[in-house]
Amino acid sequence: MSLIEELKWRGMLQDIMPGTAEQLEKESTSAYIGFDPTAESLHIGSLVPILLLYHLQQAGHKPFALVGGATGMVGDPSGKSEERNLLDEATLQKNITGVQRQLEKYLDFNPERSNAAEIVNNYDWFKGLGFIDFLRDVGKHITVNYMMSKDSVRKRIEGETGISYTEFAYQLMQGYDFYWLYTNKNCKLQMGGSDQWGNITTGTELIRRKAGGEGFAFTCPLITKADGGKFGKTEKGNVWLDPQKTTPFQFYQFWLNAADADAEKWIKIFTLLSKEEIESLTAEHGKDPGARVLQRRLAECITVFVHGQAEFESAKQTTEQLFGKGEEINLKEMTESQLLVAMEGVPEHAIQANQINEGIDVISFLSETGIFSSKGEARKMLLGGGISINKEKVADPAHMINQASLLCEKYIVVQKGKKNHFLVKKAG
RNA sequence: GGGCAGGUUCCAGAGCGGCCAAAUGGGGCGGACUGUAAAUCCGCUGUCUUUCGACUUCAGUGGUUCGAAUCCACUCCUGCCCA
Repeated sequence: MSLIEELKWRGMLQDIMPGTAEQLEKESTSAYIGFDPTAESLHIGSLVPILLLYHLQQAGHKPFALVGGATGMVGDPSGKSEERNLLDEATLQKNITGVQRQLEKYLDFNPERSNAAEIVNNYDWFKGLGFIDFLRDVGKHITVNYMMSKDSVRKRIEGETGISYTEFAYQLMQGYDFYWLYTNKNCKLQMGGSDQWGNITTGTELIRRKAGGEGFAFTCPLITKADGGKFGKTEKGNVWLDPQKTTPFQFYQFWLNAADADAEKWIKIFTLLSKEEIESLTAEHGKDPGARVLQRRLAECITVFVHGQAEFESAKQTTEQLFGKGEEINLKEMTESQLLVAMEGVPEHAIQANQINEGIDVISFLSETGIFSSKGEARKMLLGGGISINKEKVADPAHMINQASLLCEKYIVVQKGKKNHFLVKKAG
């Protein structure tokens, strides 16, 4: 299977510019994807472009990861229905370093390799480019008519919020990136999410008009969820790649909770498993969906890819402890080290020792530990039947927490809803 | 710069002097059912609080009124049309 055929099979190909497949067949090609430094860490949405670069490198091509130090200062209107606030420079700088550090984990940068990955920051070529030069050298080649016909722009013009000149000009910057990489790094291909198509074609257009060359491109579909929700969001917000922001356990849980319809699509996109293996897993899953073989395998592969084997093992173990059948787990009989291993990755909270010694009602306990921000909220949840202490449901607001509630004399496992666990530790 | 239409709680969108913490829908959260799924059903959804109640919200400021999201004035912001 050629790279393009494989990507097509995996459902990672949306639009492709004519000649792209041929170019990739013909020679080792340099290609890039841009990453916006909108946050300090990448989240799982960025895994798709990362995997595209990964596949590309595997196929013998040279991947460039572009960090948008300059474009991040402007803001991409694609897929956004409203004008956004500009990031301040300190935040941006922090984000750039954060994103860069993560990208380095997933691609092979070994300089021995002829197709070693490279990271570039478009701030490097924009910082020296003056406004007048930009208008004369870049703007002159593209008509406003052309820019206005882009989906991202048209939607905003037809919509209610309008678009600022700043965001309107964004596509020229991204177009210039491609042009710059084309002339300076011999980079002939740009990839991205399908929402980037408009920006990408501005780039190939610039290359054609300004350098008389030919740029290629393809995009991958945006990841969707069967129920129409936003991909990569949980009740706690984004699922990040940074283990500090989303623990490997929570990360593993996210994938394990994939809906059947999604798991089937996602396993092709997010894992490197072969076609045969995926087909057999899918068949197996079809026979007994309840066993969730797809979800398990998906969660395993992706957690190993992002966090490594060891983190995956402990996430899996925690999962078994927290979601296993009640009779099989007896929290009370666990030793401290067993308990800590079982709770790896579960958020921890603290409670003052004297409050436990004197005894405290559940409601106060839940708000004191910070699991809930107020007593009212804790009460509401408790009365709704959403609270368990040490795996036992508590519905009585007068229930007392005291010495007898402690596991190994210092821990309490609190469960909020079905899936949110907290480990409360007695301080001191 | 001129004309017009607007700015309501997470979103969309009602309300147009007291019965408004504000309809309805969506989303979110919780529960039941299940497979830690989907579909369905039930509850919650401004903040704090033991039901009571208290406090802060309807772009901003000031006013009219016993009483304003609702009326008036000015300001700011957005969209459309004209220049």
